Amino acid sequence: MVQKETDTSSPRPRGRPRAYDPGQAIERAAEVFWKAGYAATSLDDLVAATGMNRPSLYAAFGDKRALYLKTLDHYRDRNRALAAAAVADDPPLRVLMRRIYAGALDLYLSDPEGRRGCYTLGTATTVAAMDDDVRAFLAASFSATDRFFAERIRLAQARGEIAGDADADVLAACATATLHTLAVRSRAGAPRAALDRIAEGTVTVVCGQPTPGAGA
Amino acid sequence: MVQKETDTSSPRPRGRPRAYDPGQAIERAAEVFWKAGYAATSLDDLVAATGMNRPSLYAAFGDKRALYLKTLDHYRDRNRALAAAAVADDPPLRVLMRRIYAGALDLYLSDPEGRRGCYTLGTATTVAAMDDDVRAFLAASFSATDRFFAERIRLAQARGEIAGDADADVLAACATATLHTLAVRSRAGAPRAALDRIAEGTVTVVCGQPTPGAGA
DNA sequence: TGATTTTTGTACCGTCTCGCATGAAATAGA
DNA sequence: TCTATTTCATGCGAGACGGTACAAAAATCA
Repeated sequence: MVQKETDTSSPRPRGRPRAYDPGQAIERAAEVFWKAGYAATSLDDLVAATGMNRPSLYAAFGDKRALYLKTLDHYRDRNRALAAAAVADDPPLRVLMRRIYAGALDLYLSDPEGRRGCYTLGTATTVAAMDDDVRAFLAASFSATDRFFAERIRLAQARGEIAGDADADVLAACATATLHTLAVRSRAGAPRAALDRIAEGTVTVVCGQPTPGAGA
Repeated sequence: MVQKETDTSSPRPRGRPRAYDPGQAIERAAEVFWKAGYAATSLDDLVAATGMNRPSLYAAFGDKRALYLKTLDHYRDRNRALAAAAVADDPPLRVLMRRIYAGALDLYLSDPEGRRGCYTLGTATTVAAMDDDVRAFLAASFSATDRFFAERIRLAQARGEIAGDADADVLAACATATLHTLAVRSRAGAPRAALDRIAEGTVTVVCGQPTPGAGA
């Protein structure tokens, strides 16, 4: 009764309980891939980062590549959730874009040394040339970002927030391109102020000059 | 007297002549880095690709990292030359941007399987997180591209080619961002037609709608 | 308490990796 | 022809790598 909530999540499996949290292990593993890249990360690095031992890691996630694919899925889901949260209150396009870029930069610079960059672009871009699944993941990720922006831009055009004569797909590609340039520039060590300027510049290009007197 | 031209380039060193061409070796090495990335490329891969043997490779270029840095310099010089050629006849901004993007895509897709991407972004972005020199190289490369575009955009504004009220640095960042998105999208396998559309979209955003009746 | 099941921890195997040691080959000078 | 110099070519040894076998440990069920 005290642990009624565990009934749905864990029906108490028979054997010895695992000493690690799978979700946390994936995040720890991603941390290592994020810094060193996929190829330069050894299994020993992953073992040290997750605190698991080698056979547990293998039993839980498969080999190194399978674990890497899981980390990609993990961050894709995380980004989807962020995007969903950003549109939850149906904000104007200008507000939405600022949220997306600010949220992305928060993540890209969330490092004591502040040059993390985007996990997917920072690691998967290199792997994509030799790995069909990673390449397909990348392509799907880009396409989803394009569609997300295009939908919101079309909505803003229909609402009269922004001019309706521009090609929404072109503007969406610009918005995605800015996300990409922020991703690689942050990994190259660019300071936040410069990246904020780039983001705001794209907001202006897509949405037009903000009306200075307006409140929001 | 017959070989007066060799006096400057090669004073005929004493020993056995080298059996490889250093410039070609660097290009062959870059080819391998391009496909597999820096970390996943072994010395044996480089030996096989260059046709050199291991000690010769060490004597000529140093270790793997030193050779990689040389390939980065090589493609930076190559891109500088391309940019210089693109502005040699002082074209209008719209023509210049189309040349830059088309030339970039020619390179990014110059592969039988057509998903090479940009050499620098495809390999150095991953390495940058752990290697200060590579990170500095990346930052310098981005900055040079920004300055190149900004200068030409300011020139176009001064000439009245494009509207003069927009911030040239913002437009330059958009132009660079498009180069970055083309780089990663081509590596993700995007078809040329889609990439051409993105490039032309940015040209339109920066330069305005082309006058349909005008010739060039 | 004893049997069963799952995970943990250690230790190991074959392979690949880097960097170098050693000697042969090819050229210029004498 | 003989010596000096530079590069080539083969091969080697110490270590890291990815992946796995095996037994002890910790839990549930009976």
